[in-house]
Amino acid sequence: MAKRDNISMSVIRRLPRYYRFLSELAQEGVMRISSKELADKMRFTASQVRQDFNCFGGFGQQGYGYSVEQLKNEIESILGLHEPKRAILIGAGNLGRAVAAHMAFEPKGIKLIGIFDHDEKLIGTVLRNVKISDMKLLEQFCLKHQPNLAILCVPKEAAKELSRRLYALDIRYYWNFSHYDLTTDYPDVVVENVHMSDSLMTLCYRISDDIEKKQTQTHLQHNKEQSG
Amino acid sequence: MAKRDNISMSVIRRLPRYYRFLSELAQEGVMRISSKELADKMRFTASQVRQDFNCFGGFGQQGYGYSVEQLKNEIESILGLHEPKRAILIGAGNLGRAVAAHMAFEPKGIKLIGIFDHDEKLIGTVLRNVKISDMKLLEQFCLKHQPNLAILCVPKEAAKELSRRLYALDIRYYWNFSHYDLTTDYPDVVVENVHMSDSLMTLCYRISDDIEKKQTQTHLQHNKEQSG
DNA sequence: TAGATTGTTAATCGATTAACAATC
DNA sequence: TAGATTGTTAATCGATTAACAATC
Repeated sequence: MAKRDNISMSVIRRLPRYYRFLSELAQEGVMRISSKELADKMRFTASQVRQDFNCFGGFGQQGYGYSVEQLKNEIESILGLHEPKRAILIGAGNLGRAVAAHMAFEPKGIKLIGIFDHDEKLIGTVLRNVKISDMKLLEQFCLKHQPNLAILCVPKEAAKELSRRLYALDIRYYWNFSHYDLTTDYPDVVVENVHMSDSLMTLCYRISDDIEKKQTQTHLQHNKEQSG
Repeated sequence: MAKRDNISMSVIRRLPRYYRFLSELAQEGVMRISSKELADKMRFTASQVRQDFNCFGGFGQQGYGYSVEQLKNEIESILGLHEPKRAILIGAGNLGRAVAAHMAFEPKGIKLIGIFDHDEKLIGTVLRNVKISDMKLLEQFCLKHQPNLAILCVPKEAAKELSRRLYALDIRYYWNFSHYDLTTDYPDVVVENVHMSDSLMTLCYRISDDIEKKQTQTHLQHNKEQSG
């Protein structure tokens, strides 16, 4: 691991995918892989694979390829999965509960240390070994436990005020499921958005775009038949 | 709405965001907006805003700007949100239940017509007015109701076999929450992935990258102080 | 050594930004 | 008409792909 220094987001967003494929290969007992083989598997080009890995200094060996295990470990380290991180989750509604119950936090070095909601019915119940606390206790808790990452599973309306509070508590990293745009108000925060609704709309586009294309094709076909 | 024809994914992925901001502006009663104003709000450049809209034919008026309401409607139509779509959801675990309960399907023209799981305890229970069915009835149901979109909320191990069944049932559009890569096995499907784990890893990278940078800065500072 | 495959530089492609004439 | 702002072309920037010498 040598160079590094402003790796582009395009590269970074591919890293988890590499990690996923390499973990699987390692599990299957594959020892070595060439950029070509990996690229074919992942639907990248071999050039891109090599270019990507060389952002961090070459891990490969000419004439041989890459050691699956080593490569996997390198990426794990680049992603900082070993770095311990303390997270709190805000909003224990359907989505928040699913995230809390479902996500593999530990393999990423993340410890979920607190969950907050203002719903009386939820406060005091336990989720993944964490007791859900009253939103009112947010400041008190954060001052004591210093989380560095907040997971936002609240409605858009609540997010603005909430982010103000979290920002004041010096939290700068956010995994944001709400539709509120944190970066416009706080330029120095790092936000990773999971806008499920946007993702679904993109799919909607592709469905209806295909439908339209098919209709156009049918029309062309029809015209052809008429003129032919 | 005139030209169109192979709009790049970069543009398409921005459309839901435009839609979100324009809906909000419309709700606030804003009538018109210039590319500059909208760009500032959304942290784009005015050039990009105009360039994006012109992929679909100009909606604006020189010297005036864009009508918020009209622009919103155009994007709604481009995204195909009015196009009726029938969706089934597979996997009613934590994540599946959250997606079923939480997502605004109707405003996107999507009707959730079926939910499937193999867990005896879940089968027969109702989620968002849809009764959860036994996975065994998948073929029977799909032949009858012809869904065109499947939402996959199953573990990776189950996804491979499941996608084979769905593909055989002529389903070509997928909203995929599993870590299984559908496109490698079925090149002609349209998949929109929501890889929450990948997203969280990206955030991990940015956290640990910042930590490292800070350490380097401290070291430099330290060296400077020593030498100075 | 010969063959394979990397690391890296150069070429290409695509996306974003800047500039400005057209026009409301 | 003058001012504003679009639509569109040209320039720039960044990311991907191709090519190949270095080397295991």
